[in-house]
Amino acid sequence: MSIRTRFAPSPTGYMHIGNLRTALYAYLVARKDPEGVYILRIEDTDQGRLVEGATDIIYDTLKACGLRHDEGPDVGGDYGPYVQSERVRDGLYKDYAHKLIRRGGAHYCFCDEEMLQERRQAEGDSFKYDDPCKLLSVEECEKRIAAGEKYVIRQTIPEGQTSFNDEVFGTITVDNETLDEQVLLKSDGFPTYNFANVIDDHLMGITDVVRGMEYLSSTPKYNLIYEAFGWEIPRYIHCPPVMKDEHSKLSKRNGDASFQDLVAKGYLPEAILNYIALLGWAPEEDREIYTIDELVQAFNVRRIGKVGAIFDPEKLKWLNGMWLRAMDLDAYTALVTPYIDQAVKGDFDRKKIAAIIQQRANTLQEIPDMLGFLDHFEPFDSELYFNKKMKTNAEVAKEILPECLEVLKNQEDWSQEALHTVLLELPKRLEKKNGQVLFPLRIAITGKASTPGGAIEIASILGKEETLRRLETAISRL
RNA sequence: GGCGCGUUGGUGAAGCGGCUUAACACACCGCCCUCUCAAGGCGGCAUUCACGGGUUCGAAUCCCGUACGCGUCACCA
Repeated sequence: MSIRTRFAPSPTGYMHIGNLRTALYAYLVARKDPEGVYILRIEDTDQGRLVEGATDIIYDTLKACGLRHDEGPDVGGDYGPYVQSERVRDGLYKDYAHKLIRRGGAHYCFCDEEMLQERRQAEGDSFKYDDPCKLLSVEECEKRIAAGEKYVIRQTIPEGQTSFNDEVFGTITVDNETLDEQVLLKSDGFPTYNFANVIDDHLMGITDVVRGMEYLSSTPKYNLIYEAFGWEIPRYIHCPPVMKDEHSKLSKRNGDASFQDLVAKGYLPEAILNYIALLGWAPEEDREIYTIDELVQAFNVRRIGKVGAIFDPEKLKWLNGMWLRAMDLDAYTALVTPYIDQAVKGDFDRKKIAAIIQQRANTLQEIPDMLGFLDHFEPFDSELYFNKKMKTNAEVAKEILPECLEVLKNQEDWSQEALHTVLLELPKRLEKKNGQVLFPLRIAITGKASTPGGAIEIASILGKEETLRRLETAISRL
C-alpha cells in the first residue's frame, strides 16, 4: 500500500515556521514513496477562529516552497471535500459519531457546560469528569433528544491500558484511567478537532500521521476511536517543536518571524526549507545543503530528534548566503535588481553590481545598504587613506592618485579585465605593492572605508567618466 | 497536581557498550590569502555528555533515583 500523508492546518493566520516544518516532514515522508500521496486538508471546524485570507497564505506558502500536494481543496482528489466545514455540512461527522455510539465507543451526554466549568474551576488541575450520562440507555437518550434537549457526544473510555508505537518516541503506554472522556460532537453539531481529525485521517486513507508532539498525549484516545470502529491505526510520527529559546516555542504571539516575514527580509524559500529541515532532524551524511528533492532522498524519520530545537537566525543567514552564492549570475541578477534599485538610481550595469554583492550578501535585505556609494560621492576625511598593513596614507595617495588618473585617462576599454591589466602594471612600474596603489584608488573613488568589491571592480561599474570625475575631485581635495 | 516525554559546548547536532583523550556545521577567536569588506583556506574553542547511584573488565551510550524543562488534562486546534 502506498503512503499517504497529510498536512492539516487551521486557517488562523500566518504560516509559522514550526507548522511549515511539519508540512515539510509530511511531504518528505510521502515523497519518499514513489507512489506516495501528499494531501492538504483545511481544518476549519472552529468557526470563531477563522481568519480572512488565511487559506490563501497556506496555498501561497506551500507553492513558494515547492511542497506540491496531490490532493486538496484547490486541486481536488477522490477523498474530498478537503475542507472540514464542507464535510460538516455533509453531516459526515454526525453520522460517524452516532455510529460510534452503536459500537460502544461513545455516548450521549446532557450535562450542563456551565456546571462543568464551575466544577473544573473548583477542583483545579485534578478535575476529571466522570460522566454519569454514560450509564443512560441509548433509548432513553434518544427520547430526550427527540424532546428537544441539547446534547453532546462524548467518547467512552474502556478500562485497561492503551499502548502505541511512535516512529520518533518509541512505545508509549498509558492507563486508560488517565484518559478524558472528551467531547467528540459539540452541541452545535460540529465535531471537535479530536474527532474530525480521526475520522478524516481514516476516510482519506492516511497511513502516516505527521504532527507536532503536543498530540502525543491524546494519541491513545484517538487510537481507542480507531479501535472502536475497527479501523487500522496509522503510523505516527510526532515531531518536537521548533523553539524560540529553551522555554518557549516560536510563535506569532512572541513576535517571531513567520515564513512570509523571512521571505520579506530577503531569505530564499529554498534556504528556509533547507534550514528548518535541519531543525530536529539530522542527515546521515555530513552535509548541510539540500534541495527539496535531495531532502526526499536523504530523509529518514528515525533520525528525527526528540528535543525541541532552537531556531538560530544566524545559521539561517549563513545558509541563505550559501544558497544565494550558488545561484547562476543571470538568475541572481534578476532576483536582486529590485533591491539594487532601492539604493541605486544611477545608470550602472546591474549585472556587474550583482556580481560583486553575490559573494557578500547573506540576505537580500542587506543589499541596499552596501551600495549607497554608487550614487553618492561625498567629501571624506583623508585619514581614510591610512592603512597600516597596506602602508598607505594621504601622502602615498597624493603621489599615487595622479598616476592612476594618467593611466585611466588613456584607457578606453573599461571592462574589468582590461582595467585589471592596466592597473596592475602601475605598481610594478612605480615599484610599489599592489595595495599601495589600489587601496588609495578605491578610497578615492568611493570615499568609503569598506566597500563590496575592490577598486578595479568598482571603477568598472562606475564607468570612465564617473571614475575620472571622482578621482580628480579626490586629488583636488588632498 | 495526575499522566506522558525529554536533558551531549552559546546554537543545530553526530554518537546506539570498547574505534571517542565526543564528529560535523553556525557563532566566536586567531592566522593565511587579499586593493578594503566579504568569500575561501588553516587552526583554536565540551578532559566531558543535567546530577547521584548501580550494572560491567569497560558507560555519553544499559538500569534506578533526583533535579530541571516541555507537553497534556476545553463543547481550541
